[in-house]
Amino acid sequence: MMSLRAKKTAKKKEEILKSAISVIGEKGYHATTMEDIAAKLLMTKGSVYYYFKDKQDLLYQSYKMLLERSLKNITEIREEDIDPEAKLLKIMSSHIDYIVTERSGFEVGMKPEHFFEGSQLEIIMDLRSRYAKSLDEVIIEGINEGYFHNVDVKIARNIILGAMNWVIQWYKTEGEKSKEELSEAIAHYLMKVLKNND
Amino acid sequence: MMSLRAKKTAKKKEEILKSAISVIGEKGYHATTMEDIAAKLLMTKGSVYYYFKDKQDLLYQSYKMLLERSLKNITEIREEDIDPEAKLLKIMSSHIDYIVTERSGFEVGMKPEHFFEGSQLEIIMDLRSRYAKSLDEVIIEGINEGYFHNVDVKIARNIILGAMNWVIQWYKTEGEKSKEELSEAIAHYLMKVLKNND
Amino acid sequence: MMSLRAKKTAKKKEEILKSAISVIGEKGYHATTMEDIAAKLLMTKGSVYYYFKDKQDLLYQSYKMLLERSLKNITEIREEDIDPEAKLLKIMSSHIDYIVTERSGFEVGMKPEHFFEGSQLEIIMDLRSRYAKSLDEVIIEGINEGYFHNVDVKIARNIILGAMNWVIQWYKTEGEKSKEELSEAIAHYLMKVLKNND
Amino acid sequence: MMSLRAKKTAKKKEEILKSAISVIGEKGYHATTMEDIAAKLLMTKGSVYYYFKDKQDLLYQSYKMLLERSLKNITEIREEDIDPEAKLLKIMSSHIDYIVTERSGFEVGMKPEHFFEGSQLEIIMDLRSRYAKSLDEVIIEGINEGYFHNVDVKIARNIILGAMNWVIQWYKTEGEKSKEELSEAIAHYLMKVLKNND
DNA sequence: AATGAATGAGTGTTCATTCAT
DNA sequence: GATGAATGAACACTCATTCAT
Repeated sequence: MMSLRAKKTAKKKEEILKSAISVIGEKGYHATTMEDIAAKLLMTKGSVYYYFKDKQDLLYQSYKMLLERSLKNITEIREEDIDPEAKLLKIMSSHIDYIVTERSGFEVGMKPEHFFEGSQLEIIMDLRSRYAKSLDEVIIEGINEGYFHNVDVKIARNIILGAMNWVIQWYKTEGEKSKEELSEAIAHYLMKVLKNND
Repeated sequence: MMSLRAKKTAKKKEEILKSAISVIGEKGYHATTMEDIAAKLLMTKGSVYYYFKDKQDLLYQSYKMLLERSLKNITEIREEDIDPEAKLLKIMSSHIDYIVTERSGFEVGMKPEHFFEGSQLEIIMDLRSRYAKSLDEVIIEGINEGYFHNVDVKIARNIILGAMNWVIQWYKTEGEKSKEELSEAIAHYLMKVLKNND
Repeated sequence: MMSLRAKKTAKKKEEILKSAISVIGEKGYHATTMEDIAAKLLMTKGSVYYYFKDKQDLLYQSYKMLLERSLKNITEIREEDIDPEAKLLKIMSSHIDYIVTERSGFEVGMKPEHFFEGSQLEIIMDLRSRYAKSLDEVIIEGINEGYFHNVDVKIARNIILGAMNWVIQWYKTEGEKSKEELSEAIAHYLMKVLKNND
Repeated sequence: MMSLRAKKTAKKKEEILKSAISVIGEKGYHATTMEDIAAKLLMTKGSVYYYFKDKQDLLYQSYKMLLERSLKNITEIREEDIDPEAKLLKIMSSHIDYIVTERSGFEVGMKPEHFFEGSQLEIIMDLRSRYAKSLDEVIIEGINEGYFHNVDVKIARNIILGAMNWVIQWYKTEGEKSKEELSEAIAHYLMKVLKNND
């Protein structure tokens, strides 16, 4: 079991990772300084180095945590006892919700090869494909159970991902629609990609 | 009329802008050095400064050129004597084609406010909204002429844009599908967002 | 009260300011590099930036310190219980002494508007006029108490300042006269400007 | 005799020197760019290099011309058939007049060794001492002919030079006194240094 | 664990200088 | 003679990283 000390350390690490995700998501990796990340937690950058080897390590662990959470989230939804369409709706809602709430647009997501290499890159790519695979499986279940039409799953999935990740670009907090309404509306239209026949 | 010299200068400027678009699109603004941009053209960075005030100016003019080209492209397509659906298909094709060919994913596109301010930001935002408006108008024409269903234009347009801009993320050159096949397939599915009724 | 750490920092800052005054005074602002200033203290320029925002800030604080010291010096002399003529002599002596010892000829002094702006310029100009005013008051006291003739104070003061600041130009360390003899001689002649009638 | 071409060249050279004197006098040597000097004459900096080897050469010839003019001026005044006191007055007037009109404060004058070396430095120093000597001789004549008191000539001369060169620092164009009044007033007080006995 | 201080590699930018036309 | 263009050396400044305390 984890000692009290270890727990405290783990908690601190997580705090830092959250701060990092938020600042890097907002300003971009290169535009974010260690100072920025530390300052947000009222720490000095020296302290951050106690918990993380270097900036790149911080990025890696941040992004990894982000992906793991998404994966956990999608897994939990998939375990729920609802039909594939409802599942997909929930998945999309929470995905959009996260993006809009955190205002986070990870450039890392666009070109992971530019930020990671070796085993780091492998792990990241693995998490991403597991997320993609999960999404795909929900879609396939939907097709098999007659909820969705027989689409090219890869293309459909990427249309859905692209459309969702783009939301940060155009969603305005002061807009006419609430987060929930927006999610619902987007989900509604994206569903069409899957549902109707030609 | 432009003198020979002026023409040469304009040409050089454009070369630099293209180089900048390509490198910045590939590596991101902050990760790109003036050296990178110059080296690609076998120039020294000093020379780049002969044509552009500073790095930010180069980014601004690069992105502006990119947007103006897109705008010109969409305008030309709209003038063609084909139905709205065919227009939209063409627009999507050339958009995806550009992204895939140039492998360009401008982070600038995600958060323009982080890169520009004042009149620069205004001009950029204006170009962007003109592009968006053009897209919207094609969609509206399609609706009015019975090609598309009566959708929320803003949401539909953003789903289309998001899905297209995301392509860079997953398109592999060595993939099974050619650029053309891919464009066509994506366009096909996106069309469903507009065409199918509930 | 100041902590030990804060004291140390303040001390370091002062060291840097002194180094800066000396090098800038010797070589001029533009000809002085941050390296020069740092090297003199066996530091790296990076360290200097830890204490000062930028080169201009360093210049400002240096010059401000210089002026504040002069002001403190003149104020202290004015508080002494000696007659105006003796005061003026002391003021001139220490002024010349400083210039000759530090070999400092601040170009900044010639055209402050070229180096400062806004509130910085205001503060600098304020310190300068307070020094000038102090000098003027000593002269006026001297006039009122019958030591000096009724001269145009502003002109007299500026003749004195000009003559003193010029010393750096012609004083040679190896010269026949010692610093003290020189100060005395100059003071003697400058006094004539104030003392004798036409 | 000079060919027409040579004359034209000489004229252009002089124009450039005047421009250089003016800009360098105003902004300082290091803060002045070749561009600044050329722009003032609607030239390009490339052209300046046709007439002058490099920036340092331009500075040297500029300063030399300045000194030669001063020397010519003082020589002409000395040749006039007026008494030493009148000569000195005229010399001071034209000196102050030049400084105030051109708003020129040559830092070069403060530390010539920082800007010149070798034979250049020698020539500059020679011109300066000839000017100083001329001034001295006027003072000595004045002493011999009973106009001035028996002062330490070197000190007196430097007080006069310092006071005059300082004028640029405090003379305001909008001030109460005209240039002429000012010169006269300063000359009046400086004369006291020479005239009054102890 | 935390931090103030120091460092140095890297990058944007300026500008004197050169040169082909 | 003049100039547009190109160059490279120098310099201000930033920031990830280290380390003594």
